[in-house]
Formats: sequence, structure tokens, C-alpha cells
Amino acid sequence: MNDLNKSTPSTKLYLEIVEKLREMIDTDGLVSGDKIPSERELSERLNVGRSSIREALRALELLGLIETRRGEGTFIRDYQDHNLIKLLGTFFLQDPKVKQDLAETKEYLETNCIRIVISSSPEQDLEQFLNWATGQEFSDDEFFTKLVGLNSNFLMERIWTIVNSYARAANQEFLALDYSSYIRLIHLMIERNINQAISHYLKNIRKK
Amino acid sequence: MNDLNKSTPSTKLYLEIVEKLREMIDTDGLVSGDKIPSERELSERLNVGRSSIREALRALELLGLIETRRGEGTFIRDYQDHNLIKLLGTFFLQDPKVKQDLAETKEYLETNCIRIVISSSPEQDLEQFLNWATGQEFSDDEFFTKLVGLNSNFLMERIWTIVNSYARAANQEFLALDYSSYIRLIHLMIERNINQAISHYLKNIRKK
DNA sequence: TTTTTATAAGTGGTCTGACCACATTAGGCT
DNA sequence: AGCCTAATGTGGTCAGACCACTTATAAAAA
Repeated sequence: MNDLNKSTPSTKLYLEIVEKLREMIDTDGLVSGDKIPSERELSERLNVGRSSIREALRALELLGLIETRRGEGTFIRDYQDHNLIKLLGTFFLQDPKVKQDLAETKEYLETNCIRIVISSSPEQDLEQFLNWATGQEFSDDEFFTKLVGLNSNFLMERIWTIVNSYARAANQEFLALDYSSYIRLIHLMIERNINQAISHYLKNIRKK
Repeated sequence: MNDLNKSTPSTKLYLEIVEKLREMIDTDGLVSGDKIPSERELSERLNVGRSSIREALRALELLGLIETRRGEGTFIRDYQDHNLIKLLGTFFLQDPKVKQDLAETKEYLETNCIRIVISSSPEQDLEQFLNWATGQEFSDDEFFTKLVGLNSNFLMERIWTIVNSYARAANQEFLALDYSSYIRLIHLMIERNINQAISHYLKNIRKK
């Protein structure tokens, strides 16, 4: 019988295992790329069946917290979306209202981001951004990935990334890129001109 | 041997099962509350082991798409729930940088929300909001839940809810509520005065 | 007949042991 | 040394077994 969670389970066993794994990762100081014990070893150490271990690992895998490689093992990995996106996508991305909300939200996040960058990014970063944009071709995605990266808020970055990948999955329309508009946006940001930057973004980049 | 995914699997079996389940739900027109076939029956129908079925169900359960009740069965459920939140929470809420990002992001979302409400919510809704706030006591949470609800973007609402629940879990500080500040914010919104509303929010409600 | 109570059947939860497919390693051969 | 082959370790999957719990069924009691 399993050690955690005797008799009538208050929470599902696999969720407790997830918690135990978290502690294990924490106390052992495991970081991205490290290997975690094999399923069989975990099964022994926690005194639970291997199938329960696997259910917990599936949950973590789904969240993108671990990666399993057959024949090799299971590895910690940087938190990223992944399967979750795909799953939710195949399930509920057909709702048109959801699509509209996605586009809207993406836009809000991006204007918000422009505001923040304007009011707090150092000149130097913006110049570097400008150099990058001037020197090469890029996609809308790449541009805003860079931009979102400029405000050093990891959470915000993640939210945008997720919303963006949803939005991309829901809407396959490609905008013809007008590089000069993007460059102009950067210039407006360097001039710290919030209002013009935002209206430029809305009019010339999102074509509203 | 399983029917889906013979020999060298291109994608994991449990993910294929998820897809099959989605189709099944789709074609059978199952909706929230309906019962899906038992694990054993699914196992037979799809010609895969019951453990694989379970791994797929765990994934869906984690996403809040289904609910399992021991002794009864597995049921479809509205997709707005949060094992996911809890899990992610326990996983990376210990990082102090994350905490700061949370507070910041919450603030961004809220100012953003104020902007949107000001520029698109009908007078009537705002008056109603004012009445609600005038008539009773409320928490900061409740106030902003209402406010976020005013811009009719479900996704945005969800994001705020999630960020907010994280933020609350990470930061237990309670602000002493000054109701007049909240009332004043609503008035400023009714006057459609974006700049003042936002600076009032930052200065008097978030005490910056 | 109606109500209560035992029994059976169905279902999710878990464990065990068995293969398979694949990757890495260790030995042994040339 | 270099190559090939076994052995080992790992995740992926399956089958069957119990357990705990719920619901439906049938038998017994009123």
C-alpha cells in the first residue's frame, strides 16, 4: 500500500506525487536539464505503483515542466507551454468569441507593453532593438517577442507568449509586413512619445 | 496491440487518445455534465490499455475539462477550472522575482482594464457599478473582479483572475480599504477621464 | 403493496508484473 | 585502437488483479 494518502484519499494520489516531486526537485536543487530518478526508482522511493508515478509525470509533462525521452529518462525543463496549448487549442479554439477575445487581448498586452517599455526601458536597449530591426528581415511575431522581452517582466512575457500562440493557432491570416512601420514605432518609443506610439501601433501595424 | 499509433509512435499514445476523445465528444454532441464511457469501455473501443486511457484522462482532468467521480464515472465539465493553477502555483510561486512580476502584471492588467472600460463601457453599466459600490462594503478583490467583468472579454477576465489568485497566494498583505478612493475611481471613469483615473488608481489605491 | 435491507454490478483508484522499443554502456573480438 | 555485440537501464504499453465507493437490483420485512 502506498505511503502517502492512506485509505480514503483526500486528494488524488497523483497530485500528491506531484507535490512530492516538487519538494524533491526543490531540496535537491535540480534545475533545467537535470535528470530526475527513473519511474521505477520513484515508485520504490515513494512506495506507490509505477502507474501512479506515470500519471503524475503526465501531468507535469503536460505543463511542460518535464520532458521524457524513451530509453534515456525524464528531465527537468524550463517552464513553457507546449502540449497544453495544443490540447486547449484542439478543444476550444473553435469558438468565434474566443477568437475575438484572443485578438483583443493580444492587442491590449502589446499596447501595454509599448507603454511600459517607453516609460522604463533604457535608451541603450531601445537603440539595440532598433539596430536589430534595421539590420534584417523579421516577422511580426519576432518583433513583438523582442519587444515584450524588453520590459523585464517574465510573467508578462509568458502571458503574451501563450496568448500569442493561441492567437496564431486561431487566426492564420498573415499580414504583409511593412518594415518601415515597425521601425517608426521604435523611433517613437525612443522619443518617449506614448500617445503617438500607440496610435501608430493601432493604425499602421494592426491596421485599425 | 493498440490501433492508433502502431510501432514507432510519432506522438505519445495518450495524446492521440485525447484527440480521439475530443472527436467522440464532438460527434456525440456531449456537453457539460454528460457522462463519458467508462475507462474499461474506452479501453476496449480504442483497443488500448486502460492505463493509457487513464493517462489521457489525467491530462484532461488537469485542464479541468472532465471530472472523475469514483464509483460513478467520468463527466464532461465546463472548462474553467484550476488544478492547473494550483499546480503551477506550487511549482514556481517560491521565486521572489515571480512575486514582483505578479504584482506588476496585476497592476498593468488593472490599469489596462480601466482604460478599456472608460473607452467602451456604456454609462449605464458604470452607474450600476457605482450603485453597487456605494451600497455596501467590499474587498479590493471584489471591486476589481467587478471592474474586470465590465470589459466583456472573457479571456482577459480569466487572465486577471489567474494572476490575481497567484498574487494573493504569493502576497498576503492586506491594504486598509479606503472606500472613498474606490468610489472616486468610478466617478473618474464615468467622467471618461483616463489620465486622472489611472493616476488616481496608482496613487490612491495601489499607494504608489 | 410498500418500505427497508441485503446483494450484485458497475466504476474509478491503485498495484504488480510482464513485454516492447530505444539509448547507453561494457566487454570481447579482430 | 577500433569495431561489433551483449547487457543493462529507461520510458511506453498492456493485462489482470484488488480495493473503495456508488447505484441499481432483488429479496425480505413491514
